[in-house]
Amino acid sequence: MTAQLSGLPSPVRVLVRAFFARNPRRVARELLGKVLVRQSSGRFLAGRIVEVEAYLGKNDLAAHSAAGNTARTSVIFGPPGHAYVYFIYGNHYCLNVTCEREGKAGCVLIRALEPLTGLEEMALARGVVLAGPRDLRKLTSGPGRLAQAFGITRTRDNAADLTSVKNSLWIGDDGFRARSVILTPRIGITKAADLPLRYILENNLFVSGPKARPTNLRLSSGA
DNA sequence: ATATCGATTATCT
DNA sequence: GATAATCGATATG
Repeated sequence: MTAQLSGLPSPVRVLVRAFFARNPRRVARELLGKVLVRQSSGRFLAGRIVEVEAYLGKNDLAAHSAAGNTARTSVIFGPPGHAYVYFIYGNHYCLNVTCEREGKAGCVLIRALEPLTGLEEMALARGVVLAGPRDLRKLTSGPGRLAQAFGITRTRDNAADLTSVKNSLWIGDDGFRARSVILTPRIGITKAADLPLRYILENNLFVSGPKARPTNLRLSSGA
């Protein structure tokens, strides 16, 4: 299943469930460069994934699934390729994609996008005025920001299947291939804060945070 | 430029 | 009652 999105040079092919049915590190690495699509009322929003974090099912105290299978976290234990959306700090929603086979926890937090299509609508949803090129970073550079730009909420999107183009929110491949990937510790956590599980596209302007954070390892291939 | 802090609520102890 | 996978505003160098 592919879609031709206005404003994009190449057709976008939705990812299949098997893509997500792997460990979170590998899914995280391979999600870099993929395209998040919101299709609502005939309009498209699209953004390229440039920053993600892996949250492991076991031995990861920073993962919500560390608390076990609860009402909140049950989606993480469900089938792969679904959205786990949570509300944080009384203000923001964050989007994760579930990984691993059903019954096994693991997910990837989408932290930043490079906006591709529907920038005006994103700006409207974010309440930002696009006056210059620097303002584009205010759209989707950060997990809370991209959720707001794409209208992602818990009631609307939690547990949604991201492998179906009929589902309004999905993830696809437009042929883009990540050139250089960098691995760093995760952001904004206190537990297991030392693990290098944050993946970013090197030199991408839309990675979250002020300018450049310290980076460790350069990944040539694999996860 | 970086640092600190308040907002605001679901979830868990 | 405390904490949190964040953001934006404000303060300070």
